[in-house]
Amino acid sequence: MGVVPLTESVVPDLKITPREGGYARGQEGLEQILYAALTILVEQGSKALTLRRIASECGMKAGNLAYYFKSKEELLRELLNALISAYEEAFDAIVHEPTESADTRLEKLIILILDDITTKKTSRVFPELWALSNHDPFVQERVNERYQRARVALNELVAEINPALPVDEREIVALFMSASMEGMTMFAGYEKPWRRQMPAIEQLAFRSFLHIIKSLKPGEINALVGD
Amino acid sequence: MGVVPLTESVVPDLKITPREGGYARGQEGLEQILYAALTILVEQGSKALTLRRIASECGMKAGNLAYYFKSKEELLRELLNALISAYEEAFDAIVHEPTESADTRLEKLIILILDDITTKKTSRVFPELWALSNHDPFVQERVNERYQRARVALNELVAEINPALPVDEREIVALFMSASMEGMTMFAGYEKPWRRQMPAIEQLAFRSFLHIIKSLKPGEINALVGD
DNA sequence: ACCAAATTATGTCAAGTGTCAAAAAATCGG
DNA sequence: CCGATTTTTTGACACTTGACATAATTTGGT
Repeated sequence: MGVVPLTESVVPDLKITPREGGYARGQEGLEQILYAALTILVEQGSKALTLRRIASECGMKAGNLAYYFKSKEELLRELLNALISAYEEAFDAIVHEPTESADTRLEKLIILILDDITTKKTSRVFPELWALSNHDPFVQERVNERYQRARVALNELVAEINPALPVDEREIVALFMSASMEGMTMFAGYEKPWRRQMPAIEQLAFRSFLHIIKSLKPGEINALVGD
Repeated sequence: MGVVPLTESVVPDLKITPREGGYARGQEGLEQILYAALTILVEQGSKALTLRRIASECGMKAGNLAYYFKSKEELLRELLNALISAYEEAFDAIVHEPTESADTRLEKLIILILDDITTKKTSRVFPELWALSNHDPFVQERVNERYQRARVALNELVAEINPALPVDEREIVALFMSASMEGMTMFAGYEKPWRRQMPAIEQLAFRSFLHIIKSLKPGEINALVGD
């Protein structure tokens, strides 16, 4: 009954904050529940994410989940927290690698993000979160946090590669890059038709993004839109 | 009780195939149900999409839906069909506009797609469909059809702008453009934080895509990936 | 081995779900 | 306005869901 990792990635599946007090079994049970919930979400989607199925997935009875979480909503919050927290350190490491050139670090970051997208977990979970975030402010906030982190990382590299670019234009470029990559989820994600072309897409993205960053003159974006 | 359109767009909300026989009220009831289902999906998400709520939304009783659709699944299928069919003619008109240059038609197509993304309907419904498509082959097939149509249109323009590019490389470029634009949904869609920057994003996308298409040498993509 | 605390199982509750059959009402050509 | 057809309502069904109280079991230090 060992926990089988859903993915092979730089980004861990969940980063669960340990709880204070209690027996060892308590912490174990908590993690089992959250991993079980993640598994259901990935394998069967949010419609199948019921307390009874989560319990059954980790060999418990439904009533026991009430001991760990006072409501289903709280369980889902903890799951989402653990899911998003897992991205915390992933990006910074690449951006601040001191030996590599800015271009190379950008390429590595692009590959990290796009490879993460091809994992089963990311490919399945994030579309669910995008849908949920339209009607749930908490989900919206957490998902936003994940993308803000990615944009900060991209932004730093843009600033290094083209220091002349003003902040607001750097931010739009970073947004454009991030959104472009996220869009690949539905087409080149796990078990999607274009998945095998992902290496080519990664190179195309790197080339394309690098050209935007380098070729953009300060004030040019605002000029294009007639500001 | 008039039907209020959810969006102001070139793409109609639903394209409902009329049914044979019956009274006028029958056709009317059918359309009311499908628009009610769309409204619920947009306003409250797929979890709230129950037969009783759909019925209540269009002033019917739940039992009556069984007269129009023998199951909930069939209702959702018809909704999805009507939703995807609405994109049928939208793209071709722009691509085959004879008076404009290929560059201009590409720009117009990009703007059409990205403007559609900023509508409430598209911004809310497609993330739901992306999530559902991971576990429902029918949804997957229909959504795929929508994007295939977009890629065909983009592909034709790429071929006009850079005829030297072989087919398989054109297809990857078209995929890259389409996926990039879809990714904007979560960031610059309806009521999303970057929505007001959409005009700038559109210009950035046009400039960026045009440069890829024009600068790409035949065989270059495959060379990049080490083929 | 004992025992207080922590964990798990059991059973039940009200509310909501999709489906269906049969009664009631509305439609529209003759 | 008749009357066959179409549309709508009503009421019930078997089932699932989240929540909860309570009993049974397990844990780990003494």
